[in-house]
Amino acid sequence: MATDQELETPHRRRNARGEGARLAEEIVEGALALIEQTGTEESVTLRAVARQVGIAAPSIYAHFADRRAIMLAVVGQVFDELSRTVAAALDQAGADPVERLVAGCGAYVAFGLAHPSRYGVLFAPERRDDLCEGGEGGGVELDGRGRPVLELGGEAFDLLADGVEACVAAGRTSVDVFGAATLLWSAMHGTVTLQSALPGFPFPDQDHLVRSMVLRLAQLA
Amino acid sequence: MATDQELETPHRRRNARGEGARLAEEIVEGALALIEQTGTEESVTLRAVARQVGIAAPSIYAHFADRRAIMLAVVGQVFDELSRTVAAALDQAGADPVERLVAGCGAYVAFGLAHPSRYGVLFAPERRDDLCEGGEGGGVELDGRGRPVLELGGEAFDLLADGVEACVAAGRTSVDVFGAATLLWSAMHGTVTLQSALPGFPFPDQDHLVRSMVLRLAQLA
DNA sequence: TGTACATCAGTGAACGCGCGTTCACTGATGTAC
DNA sequence: TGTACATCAGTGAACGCGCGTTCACTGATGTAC
Repeated sequence: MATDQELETPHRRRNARGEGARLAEEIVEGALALIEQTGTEESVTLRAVARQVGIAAPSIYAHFADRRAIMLAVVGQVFDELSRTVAAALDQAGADPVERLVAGCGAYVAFGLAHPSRYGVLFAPERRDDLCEGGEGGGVELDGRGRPVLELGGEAFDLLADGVEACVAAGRTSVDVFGAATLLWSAMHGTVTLQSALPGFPFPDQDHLVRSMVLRLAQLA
Repeated sequence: MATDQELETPHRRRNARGEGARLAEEIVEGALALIEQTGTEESVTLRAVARQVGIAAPSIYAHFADRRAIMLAVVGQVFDELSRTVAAALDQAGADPVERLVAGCGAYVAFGLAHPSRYGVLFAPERRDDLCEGGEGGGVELDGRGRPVLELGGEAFDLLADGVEACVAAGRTSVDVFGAATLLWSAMHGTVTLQSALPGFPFPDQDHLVRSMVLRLAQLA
């Protein structure tokens, strides 16, 4: 009689020789699937991921040291998806810097609202020391343009700050670039997380809301 | 030989006859202490709370049906602390409606930044269906003044909307009250949670940041 | 005033479960001779 | 071309742990007679 039963495994084909690294991707995909299903990263246990992927739990150790390492890979992938989504919206947008900023911010918020579980994982309390290295002591370093160097999510913040900078360069506002970018990021982040937390609350139309937010905070009247 | 060892219990005095309900408060305090210590509500297990309080785990059942019931009590208490803090700041503030709004918003953000773990618990994904009852189907009901009825946190939102309304009544802005209150709430929420998630990030001075946010979003130039 | 009894405020042992992690292993596939 | 062998990609059983929950219980304290 087995005490540890792992019955539900759906018998997957093993990877061909030399293709073992494929399993690392499958593990990250499995973790993301669990997060989507349950809405929280607590559900990402080694055993649950193994069940999801269709492997035995110890097989994970060949690719990830522990649960934390899986989550770091997941977070890296979701930040990539986010910044690619914003970049794609900028590709679609025209030349007007204000409209480009509105479009980029709209894409950010839309991504967060469309994928609240994925977005939530980016800024969960577990990520406290993973996003920027400063922590308790001195803050984070700055790059050449005076922007903080983020461990994760830096591309997205750069897109945002570039968007504000373009508005300043075009003479459409005279705000401090870093300050306005920070205000905007906070407001977008709050929009996504508050709306996700209050699914029944009658929030105003999202496009209108984001536009107001951007125009007012970046003083683009 | 005991297999289940619960050695670390610090031998608390039992409550006097008729004072049994005191334990309910101690359980909520214990849960809050665990949240402060660990930064996350995952640590609030029945056994951990029991250890913290100095009782046997089954003693909790006399007061709470399960872990969820404890967390609901915790969240209710933290929302009370939050709205009392904001109300106290308004008591201190003068008569000018714009300065009152800035002061109230400042107190909200300051509370969140001073107690990130307590604040975090209010809007955690686990609260999804506890804050307002709408959920999937139709939204939440509205009260007499056209404001949504929140299950929890309603006092705080009312203070905010009242603050915006006072500015409108004084002719200092002509924004839509509900829309501006929602924008402000999102921005304050994002400020708290983003700063908590990025402890090393060089955020601008908090008072200046909140003032800019309020003046710009409520169009109080 | 004494005593039997009900009630209150909890306790202690035990259960079955899912978890992370370890260990020795298996079976397919490419490679050297 | 055949075969021994190394390597790769995993497996299966077992461990000890903390968890939620149940059950029968204990010991102090107030109350009825």
